[in-house]
Amino acid sequence: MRIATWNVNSIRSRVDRVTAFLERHDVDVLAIQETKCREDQFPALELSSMGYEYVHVGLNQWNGVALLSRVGLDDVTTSFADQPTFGDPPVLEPRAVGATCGGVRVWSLYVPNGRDLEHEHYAYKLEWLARLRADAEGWLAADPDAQIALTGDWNIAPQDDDVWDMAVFEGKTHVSEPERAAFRAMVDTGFSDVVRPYAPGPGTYTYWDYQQLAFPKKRGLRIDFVLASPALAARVDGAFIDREERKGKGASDHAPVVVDLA
DNA sequence: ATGGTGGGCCACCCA
Repeated sequence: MRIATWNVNSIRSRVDRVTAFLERHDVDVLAIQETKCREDQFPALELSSMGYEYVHVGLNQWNGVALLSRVGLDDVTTSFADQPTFGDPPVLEPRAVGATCGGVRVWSLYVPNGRDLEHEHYAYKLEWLARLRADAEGWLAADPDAQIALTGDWNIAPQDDDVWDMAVFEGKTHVSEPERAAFRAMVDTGFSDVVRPYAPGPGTYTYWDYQQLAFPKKRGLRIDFVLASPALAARVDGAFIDREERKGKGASDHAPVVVDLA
């Protein structure tokens, strides 16, 4: 079974790339982030005609997450417990969707960006990660053998090697100690990064800014991850970042991350 | 190629 995660930066503008990616890599389950559309705007026909079931949560042009699966899509959850809200009035943003696909509990997660260290969005990000971790700890406590994949755009570069130049990120989000501590806490809870062993750094990234020719200049960040519970991690027998997908006209600024299960 | 972001959508926000 093959699972992938991809921040597509608008599913409507990227649907042809998504269908081509699914075919090219024979993907069974795809977690999508930043669909940037309402549920009624989701390109359902293109994807379902390929044999994928789907669930999408989207309120407007912001955020939006989805799961596509051709190995079943059961027990759908469109948020996690105590998922924080943002804004005034408070909105439960569409940033998390979970479903059981072929015996694996897969989550598509779009962690808040944080914007700046002083911004309320940054406090929101840390709270969001803390509540996710607490909920995920409960899932493992309830069933230590559960196969759980926490996939998505984490908007955290856990290690210095995960950014092209640490000096550029001094005082910025994505590399701050509280964010890295939140990521480590997920790992300490039992969810390990199953891609890094197959795609080691330095210089291995999943995101490159559209600006300043960042991609050809190899100026990227590793911020998209698949974190697996112990039982799932034991099944992983391969993983890669599809850097080719960042090339050419009409690319997302993120590359897909793919994990193979025995 | 001597440039230099792109997606939402229509006045800017977000990444």
